[in-house]
Amino acid sequence: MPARPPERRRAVARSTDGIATTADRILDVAERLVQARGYNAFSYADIAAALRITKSSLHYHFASKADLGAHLTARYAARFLAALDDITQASQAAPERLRGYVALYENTLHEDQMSLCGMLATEFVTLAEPIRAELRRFFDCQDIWLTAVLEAGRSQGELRFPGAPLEVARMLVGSLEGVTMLARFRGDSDCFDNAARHLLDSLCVLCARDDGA
Amino acid sequence: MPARPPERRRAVARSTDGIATTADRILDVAERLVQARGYNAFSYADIAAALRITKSSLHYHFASKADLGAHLTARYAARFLAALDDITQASQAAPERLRGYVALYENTLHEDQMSLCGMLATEFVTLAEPIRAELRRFFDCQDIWLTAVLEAGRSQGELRFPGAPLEVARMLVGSLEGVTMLARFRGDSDCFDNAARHLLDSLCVLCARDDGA
DNA sequence: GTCTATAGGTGGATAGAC
DNA sequence: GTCTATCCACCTATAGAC
Repeated sequence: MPARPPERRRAVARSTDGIATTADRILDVAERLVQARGYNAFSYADIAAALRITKSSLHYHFASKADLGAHLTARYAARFLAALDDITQASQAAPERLRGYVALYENTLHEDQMSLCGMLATEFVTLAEPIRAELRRFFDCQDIWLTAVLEAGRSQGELRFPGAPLEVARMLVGSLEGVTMLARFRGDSDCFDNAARHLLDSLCVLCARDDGA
Repeated sequence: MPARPPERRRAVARSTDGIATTADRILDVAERLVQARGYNAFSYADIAAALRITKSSLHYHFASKADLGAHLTARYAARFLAALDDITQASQAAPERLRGYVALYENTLHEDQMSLCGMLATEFVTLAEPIRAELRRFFDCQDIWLTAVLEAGRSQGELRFPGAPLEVARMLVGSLEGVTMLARFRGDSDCFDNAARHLLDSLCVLCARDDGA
């Protein structure tokens, strides 16, 4: 595999390095390509070139591009859910858990990449059904996890917001996806940080909510 | 052109119907295709089929796909900016202007479509430079208009938020793009309405900001 | 302005040898 | 598991007739 940076610690890391199977290495490359260019803008040829094998060999591991896409999404979702578990373990307070959640998005902002599932959701209309199904599961899980955090936080008095926790959860997911996408577009990760801070501050009881002006 | 619905009144309408040039009709079709499937997932063949002319004829009007994309983006941006002007004329109060702004996004949510520039920003890495340039101009204008509205609203005491207006403006743009995208993915425009309401309520002084539960 | 015809390239995918 | 060779559909784009 062409020299990859020393794999800086990521909250949502890729396959455990060192003893990765070929299938995993294929998914690693595909993941980067999809996060940068989108599912419709990468090809088997791109992966083959990166791994220095032939396109035919790829078909041995993943019969079709849709098959590859579905596995890719499932692996990403599993990793993401594991990271959510880590957050749940690591912190009790809702505001801290939300900050951990935001950090997962921030970590995708490297080298022209954006969130995998945000990218795929944008291309949703063009995707094969197996990929769509994995995507739905991913976002359903986000809803569930965030809703629980928001609900607990509000009843603990740590968070303050009107309306149903599910609505706020979906607002957060959508907002973070969009803000990540635009921060990449602008090439300015500060603008992600600022936006995320504003979003969280509007929910947290103890955070600064006074006017600047 | 294949029978299109009676062109319901849109805040950001397409070319004035009835006496549309061929170039405009091409852009109309391309616009719908890009908003539904993305720039990388539509072809000259799609447009040709929809307009029942040949692919070659398209090249007479737009030499290349990148050329078409740039014109498309510029036309969309011009229309969007005109709509912003309308909002400025129609309402003085910042909260109402913001609601008008949100409505522009909501209006794109028809038939599997999302915001044109949101879609293109997602595909940014793969776009030709002329299209990129138009995109940057579009989002720069959003920043300017929103920043002015936010700044005025805060100094009038209608809005309350901490930090720089530009930061909040960018948070709003990103959030609305993302929320639009996910509402389309979920096929549920209510989830756009709810999210947008939460976003605006967190800025407005007079809006409900008390806890439910 | 629109057409036919065609070029040159790339897409995903398969058969079959090693 | 990986290769070579090949298929066919589709892509953007051009030349030149009408």
